[in-house]
Amino acid sequence: MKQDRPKISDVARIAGVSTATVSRVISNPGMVSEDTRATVQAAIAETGYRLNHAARNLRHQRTGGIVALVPNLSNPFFAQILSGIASVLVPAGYNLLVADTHSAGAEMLLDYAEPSRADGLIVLDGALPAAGLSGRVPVVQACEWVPGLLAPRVKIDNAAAAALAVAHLADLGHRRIGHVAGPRGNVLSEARFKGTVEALRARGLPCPDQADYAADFSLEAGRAAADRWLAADTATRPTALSFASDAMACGFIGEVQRHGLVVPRDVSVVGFDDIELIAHISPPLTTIRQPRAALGRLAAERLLARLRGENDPGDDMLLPVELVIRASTAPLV
Amino acid sequence: MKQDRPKISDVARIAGVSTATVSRVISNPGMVSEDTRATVQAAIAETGYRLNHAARNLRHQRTGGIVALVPNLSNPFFAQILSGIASVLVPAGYNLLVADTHSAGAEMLLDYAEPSRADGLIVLDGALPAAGLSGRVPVVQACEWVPGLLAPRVKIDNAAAAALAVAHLADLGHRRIGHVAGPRGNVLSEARFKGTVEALRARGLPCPDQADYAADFSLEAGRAAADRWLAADTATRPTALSFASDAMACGFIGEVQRHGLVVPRDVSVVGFDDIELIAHISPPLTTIRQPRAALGRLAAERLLARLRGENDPGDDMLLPVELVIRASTAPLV
DNA sequence: AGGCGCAATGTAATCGGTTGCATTCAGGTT
DNA sequence: AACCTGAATGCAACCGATTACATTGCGCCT
Repeated sequence: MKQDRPKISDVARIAGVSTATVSRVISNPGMVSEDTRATVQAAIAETGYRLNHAARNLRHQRTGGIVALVPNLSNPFFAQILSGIASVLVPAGYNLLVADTHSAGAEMLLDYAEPSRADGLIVLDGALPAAGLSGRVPVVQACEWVPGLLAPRVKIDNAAAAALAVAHLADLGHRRIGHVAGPRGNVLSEARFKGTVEALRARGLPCPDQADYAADFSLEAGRAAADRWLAADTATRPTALSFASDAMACGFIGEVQRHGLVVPRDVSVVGFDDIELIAHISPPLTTIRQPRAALGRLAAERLLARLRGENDPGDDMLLPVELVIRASTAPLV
Repeated sequence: MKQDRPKISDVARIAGVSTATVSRVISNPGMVSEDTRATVQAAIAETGYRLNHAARNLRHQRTGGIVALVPNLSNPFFAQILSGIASVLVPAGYNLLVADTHSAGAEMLLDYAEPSRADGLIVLDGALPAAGLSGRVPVVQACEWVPGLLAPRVKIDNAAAAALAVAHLADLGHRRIGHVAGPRGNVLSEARFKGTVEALRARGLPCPDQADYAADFSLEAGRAAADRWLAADTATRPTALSFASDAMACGFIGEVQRHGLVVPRDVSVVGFDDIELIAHISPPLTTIRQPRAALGRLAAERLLARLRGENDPGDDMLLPVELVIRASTAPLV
């Protein structure tokens, strides 16, 4: 039965050498004489030999792969972070695999943290259990973070970023400023809400009650927030809103426009993330830009440093954000 | 040095049994007596033993993982397909890993098609080399397809879908109907363009020259198409356009609105895909909806069937699309 | 001529589970 | 009492590559 996959010993037999030599041709060609190398390579071509990764991994005690755990692949926000990660990992000889934490069970997620599965882990989901993640493969956290997990964090200063949005709206003259937060318990939601509240307090402005506009980052949540806002008393409802995600801001704007209102004339809106799309809708969205590619790149570089055994300071890295002013915000009339 | 990871023989020694018994407790508990099982489980807990996947995979000659190759993770379109795939694969005991074909080299991609890396492959990128993909692990193609690759395809009838868009616009009275295609050479672009042209011909309407509006699926390409359209002669330019992706339609609408024109009053627009966001922008986009989750689910099910060794008819599966009429199209005035 | 060193290659142990086959033993049958 | 059966467990080969160490042989030095 010739249909079995050829193994290294088949190649060795055909080339008339030992398996050790074949192995060296593959992973350390300089150690083999030119003649032998040619013979072996011919034998490899003849048999169509391909290396068995399971066997190599078992022997090497490494996999050459890094797994990224993302909470939700449908959020385009993550895609650019992942591409930043890949831009560092791939040239370094690692391959990047992505797993969606929503679609996998907790048991399976812990399995990704096994050295026999991946050499390292980049965690982009703050809702994972810290217990399962520690003491296994090297881990780096990016954007989100797991409370209690002792691993380097590469992120932005969410509270300060949220304050930036408030400052912008306040500077435009708005005094009733609302905030549509992400899901309760999410580390980003909490930090951004906290930053919003503190910024409002610092300016002596009234603080929104988080419960009024708690949501979940999604388009639909933004639309629902719009309904609540539309139903509220015109004299007391916010004249400006900051959102914890661009998606929610989009959903909100779409809905209020459908009700005949005009943004920013009737309400100013600030988003968060600066996903590509929102520059192209009307009105183009004012938002807080996160340096996504840089977040990914730095997270990957820190992971590589840990894999190389360099001792990492372990501090959080805070990357700067930027307020991008477009056309969804305007002075209070 | 206690810091080594415990192996199965450590557990066996502590439990006072052989490694075979420990192995059976882990993967076939029914075969072991209750007493022994308890003892072994206690030893596992005591040592914190975790099984080495590389070793198991080597012995089993399988990995328990499926890799999905996607051309571009930043396209939210793929996320829901992947979630459909995961919804089938995960309950079946497989884990799903995603690799972005843009960020990996061709060499690396072929490695994913190795049985020692993954048990199966779901290809969502039609631009991969057919040669490297055949004769390795079982493959299923979804949405896009690789010309010449003999593997089951789960997709929509792209030409018919494009014709649906043309029919809608023609029924509204439009006679100069343009099409903004995806990238040249992409299988989807070609099929959708072909369908558009045929539908126009069948109705005796003038055909657009593909070159006029060739693009690449991106927002920015849609914006650029808008500039070309705006610069064209008002008397002869299309009064309606169908796009090969929603993203391009969004980019187009954003740009023409920025120039003071109104959609659909000044130009009707039909998108393609029905990504979630476009229902929330203004105007909500008329589009062709692809059954994304179903595409993913069916692709996964066919792959599972192949893995179980069931002989697959090998035919293409065509899933139905749907024209979703929203507010970006209107009768010709 | 004898000895040394280096380059090229082979030998065999090893990575850590899995599993076919052998063994043991308790309980039941004739 | 001899024998059979089946459940529970152990023994050891095996999956396929890697690599420390041993071996070979050639050229060069003294």
